[in-house]
Amino acid sequence: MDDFSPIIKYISKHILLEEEEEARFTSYLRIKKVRKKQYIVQPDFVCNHRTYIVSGALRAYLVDDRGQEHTVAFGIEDWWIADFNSYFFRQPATLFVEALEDSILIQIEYNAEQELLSTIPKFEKFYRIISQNGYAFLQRRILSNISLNAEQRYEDFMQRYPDIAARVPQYALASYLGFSTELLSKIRNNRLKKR
Amino acid sequence: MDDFSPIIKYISKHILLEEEEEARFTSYLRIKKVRKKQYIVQPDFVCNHRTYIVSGALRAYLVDDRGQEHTVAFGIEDWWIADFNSYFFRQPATLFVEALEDSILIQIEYNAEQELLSTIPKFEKFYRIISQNGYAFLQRRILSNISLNAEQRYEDFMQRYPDIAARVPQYALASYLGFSTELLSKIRNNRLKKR
DNA sequence: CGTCTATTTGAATGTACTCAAAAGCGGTGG
DNA sequence: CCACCGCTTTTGAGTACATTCAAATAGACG
Repeated sequence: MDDFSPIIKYISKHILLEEEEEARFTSYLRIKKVRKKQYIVQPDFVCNHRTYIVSGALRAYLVDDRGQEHTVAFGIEDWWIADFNSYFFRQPATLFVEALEDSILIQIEYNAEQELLSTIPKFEKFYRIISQNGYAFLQRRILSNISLNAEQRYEDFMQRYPDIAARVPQYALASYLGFSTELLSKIRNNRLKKR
Repeated sequence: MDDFSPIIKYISKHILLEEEEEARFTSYLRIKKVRKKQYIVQPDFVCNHRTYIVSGALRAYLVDDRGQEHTVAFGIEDWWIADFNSYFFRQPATLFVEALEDSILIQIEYNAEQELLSTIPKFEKFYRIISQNGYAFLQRRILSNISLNAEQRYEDFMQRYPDIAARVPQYALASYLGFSTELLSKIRNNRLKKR
């Protein structure tokens, strides 16, 4: 059973769809279920889908030349995930996007999205809004990156996204915040104050 | 003389405007000239304009509780600048936006932009595209922030934006890259290799 | 030319990383 | 259901990277 209601509900927060538009929209979508540790995006392949998360959790990360992982984004219920540099510009991906839990996803393909945009211009507005929100979100993250030290970034994240922090492995969170997993462990155990 | 041709040219890279639309669009705009060191956005006031840079250079920065400056963004010819968290969400600004050179700007007010979007829906597409591009840009910046050390971030920036690096004060660049101005000075003079 | 601001330089300090080893935990198969 | 294996987290010691502070030098602007 294809249940598109979560994404419809999400979209109606931003634009109002006629029934017919809704039907056309969902015709472009496909449901995808993935299991923990599965990848939906891999380096060198163009990222051809924008992915909405119905349930579960994923992360997007880069592996650098030293083999270090750097988490670019997390995604949980009601978030979108992709290698957007690859998706928007039709370039080979540089990121992995991996399921951290068994997840239910709804995907739209790049070409379908283009068609959607030209047939139902309302979606221009929808994507404008979520892109702007995403932009503002990333700007806040950059600010935290450049203005706070490791412990403050951790505190800040815990405060804003306790739900995410509780669900993702510690090494993934550390690599998102931009420091080593050992340091995160030390921060968590306060082995800092007592010299 | 109000010369809107730069912004029109910029916009036509993304959407095609009828003459009438163009006229209506420019009726929403206003030209603003600022001198070096002038501010166009200040903390605690809502940032009411989206600013296109015809010529000159600006930067957006935060001053933290210790009095340290952290540059969030630079803007030069053909870029946009604002405190977007303030602009989009109608909250008091947290950033300063300051002219680094005498500059010519074209501004649109928030309400005018909303009206523009409803009267000429094409602009939804325009803002969608530039927001997506901005999103992808910030994602690359975050990656560089979390995966590179100070020297590498500097090299990376020099490579991508030599024009900006050449025009902005060193302390501003350092605070953009997320380290101290002293360190940037040392990196520039390679007082690193030779112990 | 003089003043104010920005950059450079060096020494001391602190923050975070690396490496290695131990402990904890979860999933899987016997 | 328990035992084992592999992966994640913890801990500590040593090191590297970056900051802070202070002082000197260089540059910009009126």
